[in-house]
Amino acid sequence: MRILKPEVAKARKEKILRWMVQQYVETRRPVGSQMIADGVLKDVSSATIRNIMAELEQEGYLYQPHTSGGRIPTDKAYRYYVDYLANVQKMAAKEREQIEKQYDARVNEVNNMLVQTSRLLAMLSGAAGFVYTAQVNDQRIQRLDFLPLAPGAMLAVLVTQSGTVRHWPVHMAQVISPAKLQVLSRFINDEIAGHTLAQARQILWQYLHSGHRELAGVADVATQVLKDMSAPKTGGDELYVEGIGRLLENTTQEDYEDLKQMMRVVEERERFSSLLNAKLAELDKADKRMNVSIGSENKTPELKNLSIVSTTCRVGDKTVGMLGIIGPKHMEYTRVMALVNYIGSLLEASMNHWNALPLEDNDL
Amino acid sequence: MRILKPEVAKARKEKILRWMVQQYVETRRPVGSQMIADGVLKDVSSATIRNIMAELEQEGYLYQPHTSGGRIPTDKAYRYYVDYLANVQKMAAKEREQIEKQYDARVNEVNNMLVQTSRLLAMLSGAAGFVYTAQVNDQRIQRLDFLPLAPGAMLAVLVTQSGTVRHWPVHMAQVISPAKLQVLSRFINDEIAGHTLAQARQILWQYLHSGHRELAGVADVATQVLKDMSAPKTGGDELYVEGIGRLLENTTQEDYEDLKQMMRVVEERERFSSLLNAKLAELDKADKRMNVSIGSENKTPELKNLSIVSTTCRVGDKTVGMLGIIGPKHMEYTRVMALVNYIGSLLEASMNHWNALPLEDNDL
DNA sequence: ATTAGCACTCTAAAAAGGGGGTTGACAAAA
DNA sequence: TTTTGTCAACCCCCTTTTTAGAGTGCTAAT
Repeated sequence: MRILKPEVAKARKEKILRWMVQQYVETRRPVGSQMIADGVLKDVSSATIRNIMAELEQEGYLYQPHTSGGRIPTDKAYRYYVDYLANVQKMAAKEREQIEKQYDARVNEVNNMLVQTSRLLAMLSGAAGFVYTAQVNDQRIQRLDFLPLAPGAMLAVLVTQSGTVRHWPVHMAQVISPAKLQVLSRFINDEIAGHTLAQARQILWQYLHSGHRELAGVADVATQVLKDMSAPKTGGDELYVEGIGRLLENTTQEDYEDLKQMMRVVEERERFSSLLNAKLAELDKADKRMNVSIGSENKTPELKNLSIVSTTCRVGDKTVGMLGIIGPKHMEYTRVMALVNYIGSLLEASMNHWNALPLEDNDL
Repeated sequence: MRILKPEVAKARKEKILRWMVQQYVETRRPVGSQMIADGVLKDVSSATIRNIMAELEQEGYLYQPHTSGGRIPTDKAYRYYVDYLANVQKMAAKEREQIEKQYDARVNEVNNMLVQTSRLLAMLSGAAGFVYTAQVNDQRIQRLDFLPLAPGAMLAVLVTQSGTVRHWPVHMAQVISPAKLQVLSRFINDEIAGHTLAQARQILWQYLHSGHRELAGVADVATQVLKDMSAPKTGGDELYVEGIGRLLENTTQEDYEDLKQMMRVVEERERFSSLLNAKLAELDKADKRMNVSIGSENKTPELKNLSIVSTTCRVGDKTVGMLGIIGPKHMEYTRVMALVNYIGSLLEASMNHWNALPLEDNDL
């Protein structure tokens, strides 16, 4: 009678679990003991493996959809896989280079970096890619300018230090002279650059109420601007989701219902936004960057068959957004995690690049 | 033997065709003679109807997927239905009001009118909604301004007369002083407002080469701007598609393949863009507004099971864009056409509103 | 021109039949 | 104590068969 060392037994168990996850992700069919015996544990019989599988089932890592017909990894198994079994895949230098090239091309070629990043994520992962920018309220302002459009209308253009550009029309009852606009613009950019939008509102408000000399002539306009700045549309978050179609490509009809569910969640922007926002806050608090939410780990029940792989994005000391992919629970986690991580670092670098060349006083 | 007047015979034929289209759209099942006899032509026997159906099939309006099992309208039938049989549905005042309210709310609440319009289209039609803006090159400019960002970088902001806002970063080797920027900005807005981007390029170029006095100090910056203005990213078209998920809601698994195909087309933005652009040019040339492309009428073979209902959008005398929905061939054309038409008019009004308050010289 | 009737066709859904792979159990072997 | 061989039982999935139903074309009668 052999006595098996506990470590050896555990290692074998993990080997089986790892292989089952990978196998299931690949084939999308329940995995049976025979298959394991043939595939990865050739020195052990299927009966032994059955015993181990029974244990794993007991512990909640596997379940059988039907009485006889192989077993399927549970969410707990995926979690264990992601946490302990998936050796972090480093991207091949060649692959990195390719991505980098494509990233540069996309971001330079077209104006909206964030949309392009989501598309790239989608393309390379085969799932849907998203980029979420947090409340602009909390981001540092780089500039806020006003362009005259019509006697009673102007266009406010806000640039944050992460390079995000927002613009919104401002309508006023009376005529605004461009001269006034310039005074206001200069004042604002002198006083509030580097502060967050929320802070800027306060500063502006204080100056207004203390009857600041420079602001005297433009008090009416400033008031209106202040009002518009408080509106949710101005300071709100933004969400880009691209490549939902890709999901259809890589799924069979079995996933039809899951997909429907996902679409429902994703297309209800507010819902998905607030979900991401919560996740963002959570990660930020724990000072973590990457996150994988597997199936039922998502609070939203509609996502119980989907997983989200995401990473945060920081500019300076602020977490300004989040990006990642959302796809079927049975995805190639190792590959996708490496991908999200890498593209995240590229985006972050891009955003920080804006920041790297701060305006000097004497430039103004 | 009764002799049937030809008009009566034709009317009956049309009645059958109309009913078949409606019935098929509703049930998605082949329509049989019995069904018609029971449903809409109670005073005639099924045999008679069979004869008429045979004729319609001969003429290419119907076809049988299998030898026995009812008939299905062909694209030709849909076309005939849309052109002659679908009495243009007027939207109920109540419905109009509701849409208008929602439209106002959406457009005011958030910054991007075009995205919101696509979403509204998608929501109300149950299919995917799109808004396409033609080449900005061909649109009249309202303003072009430059905001200083960093010593060697600025943000160009372009506003067209339809209210479209484009912005792109301009990088330069040397430092740009805000003073220079202002000179350039003033010059540009004095000289090129009201012209198209293409014209503006020419004007600026001419001034540059004739050594215009005012431009002397900013020639370097102007050259760079000119270069950037020619880049495709600046003058290109733009496409928003929203609500692809809605399509899944309203389709069964039978349409799975069609949907996949559609997604492929729509997600290849360039492809769909050029398709819409061609359609736009065609409509503009024929001085038409609305268009319905049914199934195989689309040049793209992947769209053979889909229809596009679209309408153009004009600002002043220029056709600046297009909006509509794309969905399964078997859609409620009457309802959708009315919808697209109405939302189109709202969007057009919104865009023209920008235009309605032109800048007076003395305002500047 | 229209209709009733009939034979025929074809599909979609239900029923029936294997085959293959899996499981649990147990006893024997290591 | 752990592993293994073996076997009956299970259940899914695939294929085939059957059945019911609906629709058609044709023809003769009206």
